[in-house]
Amino acid sequence: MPSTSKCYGYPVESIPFDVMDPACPSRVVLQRIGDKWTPLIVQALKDGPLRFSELRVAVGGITPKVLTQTLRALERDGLVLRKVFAEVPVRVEYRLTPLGESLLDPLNAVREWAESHADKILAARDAFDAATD
Amino acid sequence: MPSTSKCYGYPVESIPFDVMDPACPSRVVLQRIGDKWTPLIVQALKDGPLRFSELRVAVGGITPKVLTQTLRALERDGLVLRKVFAEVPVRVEYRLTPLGESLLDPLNAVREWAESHADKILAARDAFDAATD
DNA sequence: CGGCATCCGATACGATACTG
DNA sequence: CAGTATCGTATCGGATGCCG
Repeated sequence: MPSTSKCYGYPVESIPFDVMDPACPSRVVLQRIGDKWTPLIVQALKDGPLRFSELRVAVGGITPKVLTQTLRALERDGLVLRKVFAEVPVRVEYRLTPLGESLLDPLNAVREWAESHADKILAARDAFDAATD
Repeated sequence: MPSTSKCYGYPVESIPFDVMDPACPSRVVLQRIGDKWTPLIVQALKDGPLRFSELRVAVGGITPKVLTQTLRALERDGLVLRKVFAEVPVRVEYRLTPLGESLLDPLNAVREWAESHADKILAARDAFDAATD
């Protein structure tokens, strides 16, 4: 616990993590949930467990390799639970853990912002590009 | 406006953008605000304009090159306004646009989640790694 | 002070093919 | 069905040095 980091300098009552601190673990957390596929996968699981192939369809455009990679990472971080059913053929279900469900609201806020402001961003981009040719 | 994309198939009243659609522009928006530095820069500007060197300090660990890159991208997308003062030495201020300010709340939700759940994620990670050695 | 130019390494992501 | 293996690319980000 280096005293150089704000993340470890606060009493337990206050928030001990600070994303503005380069050494703070909350930064890596922020980048995990901010990667290309994590938000989409988590939100695809919001209504209950899905199978691997169902996830592939729900999250448009993802390849099996990347889906596996991201699911493994989410499992490792305790956001997703992987359950294998010994049937023939084998069935595998992915569901959100309570921790993963707690991420749903923040993610929804960002997703809704993205969907409702995408047009303005696109317009700003066009205007900027037109002004800098 | 290709009819193959859900993003353009809805009437104006409903949300025309869907992040689950691979062809939807809201995806690129989601990835911009989810990159490594954008959330930190936007939140660093929440209390008012900052100069380039002030931003460098506020956002710990960022290099000048990447700070410039990210600020240009934010400016292009209409989230940040860049203002140059013709003084000696020159002063440059960056401030959030109204569009950028509207991003503050969603981003705060995610940041707070990251800061308040980072310990659980770290613990889950350790447990997972210990179980898979 | 506020950048830009250049080089470079890591890695995230994708395409394709194959397997228990 | 639910992945794995292999390969290739592209983008991101870091280090360093220079400039108006």
